[in-house]
Amino acid sequence: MSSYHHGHLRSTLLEQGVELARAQGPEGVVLREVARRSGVSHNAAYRHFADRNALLAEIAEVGMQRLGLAMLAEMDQVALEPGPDRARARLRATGRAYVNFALAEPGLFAVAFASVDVQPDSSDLSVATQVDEQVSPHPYGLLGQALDELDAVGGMAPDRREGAEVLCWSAVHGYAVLHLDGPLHAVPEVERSAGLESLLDQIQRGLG
Amino acid sequence: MSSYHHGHLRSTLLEQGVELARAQGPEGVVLREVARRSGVSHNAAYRHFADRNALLAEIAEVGMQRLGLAMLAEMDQVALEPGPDRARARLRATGRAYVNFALAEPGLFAVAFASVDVQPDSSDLSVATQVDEQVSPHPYGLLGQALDELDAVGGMAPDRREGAEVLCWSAVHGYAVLHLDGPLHAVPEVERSAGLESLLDQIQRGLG
DNA sequence: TGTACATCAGTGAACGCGCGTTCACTGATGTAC
DNA sequence: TGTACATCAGTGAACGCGCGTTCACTGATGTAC
Repeated sequence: MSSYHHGHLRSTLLEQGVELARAQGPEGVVLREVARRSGVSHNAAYRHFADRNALLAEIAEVGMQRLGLAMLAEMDQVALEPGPDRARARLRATGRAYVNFALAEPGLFAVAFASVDVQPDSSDLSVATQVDEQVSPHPYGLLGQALDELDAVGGMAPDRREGAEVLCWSAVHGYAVLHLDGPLHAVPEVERSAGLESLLDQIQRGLG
Repeated sequence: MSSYHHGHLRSTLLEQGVELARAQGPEGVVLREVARRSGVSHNAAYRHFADRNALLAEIAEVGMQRLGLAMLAEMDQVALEPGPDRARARLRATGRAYVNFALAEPGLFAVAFASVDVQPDSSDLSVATQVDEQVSPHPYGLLGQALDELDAVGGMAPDRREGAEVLCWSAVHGYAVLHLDGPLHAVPEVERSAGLESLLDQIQRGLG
């Protein structure tokens, strides 16, 4: 056992925290268990995170990053020529990826949106963000980008650009949440995907 | 103290549970506290509810009922002549009331949507539902009704009637949740209401 | 090159917490005769 | 009308749980001289 001076304990703790979040959601992120899985005594974590909330907040950030990456990947899947069709397809891609991510990674998604109320004493956090791999696209930013593209090619009514993020986001977020936790959690996947495409249609008509 | 044979302990417990839910959400519904507030020892509750989850499930039902009543009240506010305008206004009313209820009663809203996973041993539940005041409108039913009206007066594309509930519901639910828990919780009320009306516009365009 | 020492990153024991649930009980109520 | 008794609706004590957090500590590391 090279238990002393682990060397990368911080990142290990974060990793294990992420795994716990993936498997069991916010409740599952138990400080003692994170330490256990990292092969370290339960209070070693306090060397690296102020408290449980601070760890949770960083896990949330990882969740957001992964969500952003999933959206980006789906957007990049679109192979159409530049123009309204392409812009529309890329906007749809953001929404589709969002919902699919939520359903594929319910625990991480829940942590990402569980408002943790971090105190802004977080010089910690900003460091972590820097250290992380190259700038990763925030979901909200990607949505804005997709909407900008659509607007630029005349794919939407120009006076509807403002606030469009929130409208799209609400629809897609609600759809995800209702199927995740909520009353629609038993809807079979086929119907769910079909419903999702209808939802994306509706959003498009709402904008156009 | 006529502590023995309370006579209406069950309904008192439920009431207190609802109050706790309103004030503190699902976490706040602590069996021992419910009993305390009902002036009864903490295990008396087990005479009336199988366990904490069973109580929570009934509180959720009360939450749904109140949500339905709020929607109904807002719908009945619409004083227009029968026709497409009235149907549209009544549909908007369901959405507006939904979001406003969620923000006015966050705790109860959260409990109502926290899937409690009740075992279906619930002869209990069905009784409770009967005992309750006159048949109260379920939110989903009201939404369906509003959509039917709109469809009947030609206010929407007929091939979009199917599945329209889920589309409207998602948008409005997402809007509520993002402002409740989520990243938009700091948005000031004025903006929130304005955004809500935009959202309702968008839904309408999506259907029409 | 060696050494003294500050600092850092771990350890293990302990505390306090309040909960949900179960147990064996007891007092009140209603009913059959 | 009285009485015996089953049933019901409470009581109080106890259990087990695992957590987050704090405390005083110790071994490893790096650096100044």
